[in-house]
Amino acid sequence: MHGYELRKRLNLMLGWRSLLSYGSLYPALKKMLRAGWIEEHTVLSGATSRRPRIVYEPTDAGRAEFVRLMSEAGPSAWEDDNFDIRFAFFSSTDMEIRLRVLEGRRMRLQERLERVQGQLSLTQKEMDRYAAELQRHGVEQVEREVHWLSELIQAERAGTTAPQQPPGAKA
Amino acid sequence: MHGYELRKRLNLMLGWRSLLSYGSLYPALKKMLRAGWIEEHTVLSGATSRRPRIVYEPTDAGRAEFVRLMSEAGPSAWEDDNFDIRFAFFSSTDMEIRLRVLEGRRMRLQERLERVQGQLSLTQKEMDRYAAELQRHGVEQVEREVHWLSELIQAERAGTTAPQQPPGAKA
DNA sequence: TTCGTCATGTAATGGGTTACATGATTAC
DNA sequence: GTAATCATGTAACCCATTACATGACGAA
Repeated sequence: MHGYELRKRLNLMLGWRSLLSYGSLYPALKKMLRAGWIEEHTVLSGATSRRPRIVYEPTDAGRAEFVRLMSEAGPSAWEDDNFDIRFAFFSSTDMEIRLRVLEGRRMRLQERLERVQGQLSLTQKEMDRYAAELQRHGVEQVEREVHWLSELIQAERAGTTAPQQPPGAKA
Repeated sequence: MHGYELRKRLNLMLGWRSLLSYGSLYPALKKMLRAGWIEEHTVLSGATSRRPRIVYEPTDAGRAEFVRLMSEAGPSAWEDDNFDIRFAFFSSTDMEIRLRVLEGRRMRLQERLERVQGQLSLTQKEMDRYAAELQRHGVEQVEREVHWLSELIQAERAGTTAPQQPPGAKA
C-alpha cells in the first residue's frame, strides 16, 4: 500500500495518543527500501494528471524480518508503545510468542503496581489530595489492564489446539 | 529541595510510564535558575566529607510564574502528559481553572471516542481479531477516564462554596 | 569487598514533530 | 470560489534518553 493510505490505517488502529506524522513515515519507508525490506512500484491512478502513488510491497527479506521482529518476546516488547504494536499483529505470530508477550506485559504492569503500592502507605498522609486521587486512578487503570491481560492469557491457553476468539470479539 | 530528592518525588507521583532522568532534570534546574525562577543554596549535610546538596527554592518571580502556568487552561493543558502534571498541582489552583481543565480534558477524550467509534462499524469487518480487541479495550479505558472526570467535575461543582474531598479520597 | 544509594553534572546521540514546499482534485 | 482531501517529500528544530564521569557512604 502507499504511504498516505498506510498512515490512515495506522492512525485508525493505533492513533489513540499521537498520529503518525509524514516526517517520520516517509523517511522510514525510504530506510526500509534501502534495507531491502520493501519494494516500490509507481502506480498511475485513475485520472492521468494526478500525482502517481508509490505502492510498497514487502520483499521476501522484508517478510523474514517481520517474522523475526514479531518473534522477539523480550523486555522491549512489553513496554507501553511497543506492546500495542506487537498486539495489533498477533495474528501473524505463534501462540507461544503471544503468550510470552502477554505474560511479560502483565509482569511489567504488576511490577509498577507493587512499586507504587509499596510506598503508598508511606506517602499518603503527606500527599496532596489531588495527587493521591491521581495515583488511585492510575492504579485502577493498571489493575484493569492486568485483568484484561489475564483473560487474554486464559483464552490463549484454552485454545492450545484450535485457534480461539479473544473475549470481547463478536462471535 | 535538591535535585535528587525532587526526582524521587516526581517519579513517585507521576512515574507511571517513564522516570525523570538526570539528563533532563539538572539542565532544567539550571535553566530555571538563569530565568530567575529559583535560587540555589549549598547545604552541607551531616557528615562533613559528603558532597554538599544544592537546595533550590522558588523566588517571588518563580512563584508568580508557577501561578501563571497553573492558570493556563488552554488545549495544551488537556493533552495526556500535561494533564497529569496539571492535575497533580490542582490544590494550588482556583476551582474555576480546575473545572476548565477537567472539562477540556473530557472533551478531548470524547473527541477521540467519536473518531474511533465513527469508523468502527466501517472497519470492524475487515479488521483483524486482535486489532479489533485492542481497539475495544482502548475505547473502554477512555470511557472509564471520561466517567472519572465526570465525577470529579460534579464534585468540584458541588463544592462551589466549601472545598470538597474528591471521590475516592479517604474521609 | 562489593554493591546499592546518595548526589551532581555533561555530551552525544537519536528520534520525532513542526513547518515548509508543491500541486491536483473533489465537495460544499 | 474555497476549503478539505489526496499525495509525497525535506529541513530545522526541539527535547529527552543514554552513557559517561566522579566520589563518598552504608550495608551485606
